[in-house]
Amino acid sequence: MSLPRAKLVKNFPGCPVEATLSFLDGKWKGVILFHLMQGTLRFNELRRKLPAVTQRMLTKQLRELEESGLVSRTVYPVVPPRVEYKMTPLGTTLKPVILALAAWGEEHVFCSPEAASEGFEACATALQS
Amino acid sequence: MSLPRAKLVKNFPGCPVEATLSFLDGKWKGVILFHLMQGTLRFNELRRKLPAVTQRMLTKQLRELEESGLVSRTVYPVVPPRVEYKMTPLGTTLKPVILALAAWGEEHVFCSPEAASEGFEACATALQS
DNA sequence: ATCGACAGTATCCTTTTTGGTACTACGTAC
DNA sequence: GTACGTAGTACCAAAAAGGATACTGTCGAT
Repeated sequence: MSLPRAKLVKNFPGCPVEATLSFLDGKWKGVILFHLMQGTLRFNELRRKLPAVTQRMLTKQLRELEESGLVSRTVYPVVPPRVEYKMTPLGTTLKPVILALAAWGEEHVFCSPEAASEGFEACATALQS
Repeated sequence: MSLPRAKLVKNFPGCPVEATLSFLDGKWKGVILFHLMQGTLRFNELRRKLPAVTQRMLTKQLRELEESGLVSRTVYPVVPPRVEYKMTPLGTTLKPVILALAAWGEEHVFCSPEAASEGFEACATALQS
């Protein structure tokens, strides 16, 4: 049973915790969802909010979120391209979970000053709500 | 309280959501915490609760949980060995988070029986609400 | 004529994570 | 004297995840 985590839910009998985590698994999904929780965003808007993620990674994470039904992707056939990412109704049901995660992080996780001065504050500032 | 600061400084992407997720990252941490939430467990008790995890993986995940301060490991110098795993005070502060994860999983994640019997492929599906 | 914004792909490479199997030591029970 | 339960290690291989860089095409502005 060497399958990616996202497909392994059956391996956790009676454990919905891992089931939920499998939807959030991926280096940037948590932040992405947090930002989308606050409103629809275009691809590059999201990119600017996550300066450390590469284009390739952002695309990949978004596609996975789309595939799992948490985020919708709407392409407007215009030039230049316009693509909007938005939480689906299912995605919004995750809000309490994300808020719980954020609350715990804020209370128990401390960010070193070095990390903050190295360009990560863009993520941190958007997290107030 | 022992703060997992060293680890955080290295891995903290700058977002409290991701920060919290980084503590839960690892294929089995969610389930492990879920079980330990219900009480202290010995190594092999935990193993029996997670039939699919190998000894090596279980050890590894437990050591990581210990290192991040969520779980404590107590060795009793007896023969045969007796090692007890237990949530730390910091670990118990995660309870609301774990419960939120569990609640969402129970409400939105389903595993189709056919897929389950065929193997483990893609049996996790989220239902639109 | 060239540049940048837009939303990505394609290709290659490195790192991290996970899995499989075998092995340890000690004591007790059969 | 052989197996079982305890709590792990050590070693090797496979798989998955993540990163770096370069490239696409159209348009509007400079």
